[in-house]
Amino acid sequence: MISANRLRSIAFWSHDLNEREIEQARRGIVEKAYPKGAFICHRGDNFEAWTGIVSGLVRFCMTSASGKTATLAGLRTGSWFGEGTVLKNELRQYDLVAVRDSQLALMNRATFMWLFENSVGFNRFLVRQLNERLGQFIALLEYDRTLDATTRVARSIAWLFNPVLYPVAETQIEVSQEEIGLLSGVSRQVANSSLKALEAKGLVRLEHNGLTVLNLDRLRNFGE
DNA sequence: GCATTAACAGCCG
DNA sequence: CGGCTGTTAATGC
Repeated sequence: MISANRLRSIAFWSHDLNEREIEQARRGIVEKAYPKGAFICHRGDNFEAWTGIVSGLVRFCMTSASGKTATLAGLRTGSWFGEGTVLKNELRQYDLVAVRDSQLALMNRATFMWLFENSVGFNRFLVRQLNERLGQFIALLEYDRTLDATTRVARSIAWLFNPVLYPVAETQIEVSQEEIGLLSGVSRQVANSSLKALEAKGLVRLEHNGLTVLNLDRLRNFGE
């Protein structure tokens, strides 16, 4: 269980909830720390919590039978995920790995379902989020075949600043070039040269263990 | 050719 | 010192 204030600060969707709904939500959430490299869940797990990232960075990926992993998305502080699995009450279809030390908020399924049945504000949030994710995965379809490394890096960064998924007017993120590589599906060296190419075009500013987005629109549409 | 791994020096916190 | 960055060399698809 967490306090109402804590809920407000870690879950932007709670701003659309009424008093009674906030009370239910905060009682159904616990926080848990995951060290760098830890699996939050594996494909096939019955991990039934709806999950929010309080701090850290999580990679959402799939591992093929041959052992190769494909990153589907990077999830940063402020994102909530797993609603598809919780709604359908099924096993996880993917792996979740903490890219670095991360603090997560776990909402139990009963609480999630109560909000789903009772809260208009919560449902509005869910529809918006599902719709945005759908766009994200449709965009992934062209990814592997048609996009060069720099374009993939550009779009991976753009997703980390998606205004619907992360409704905070923030332009800076603490992330190493190695982590960008993991999220983009390229090596650290390629991530490095791609990032420098994006910096030369004035789309981002590189910092030590971090970067600032200077032009989100051009990043999102990079390569078109 | 392009991307990846390996390796290393330099830099930053 | 430990982790991150910028580069180069060797290797693989």
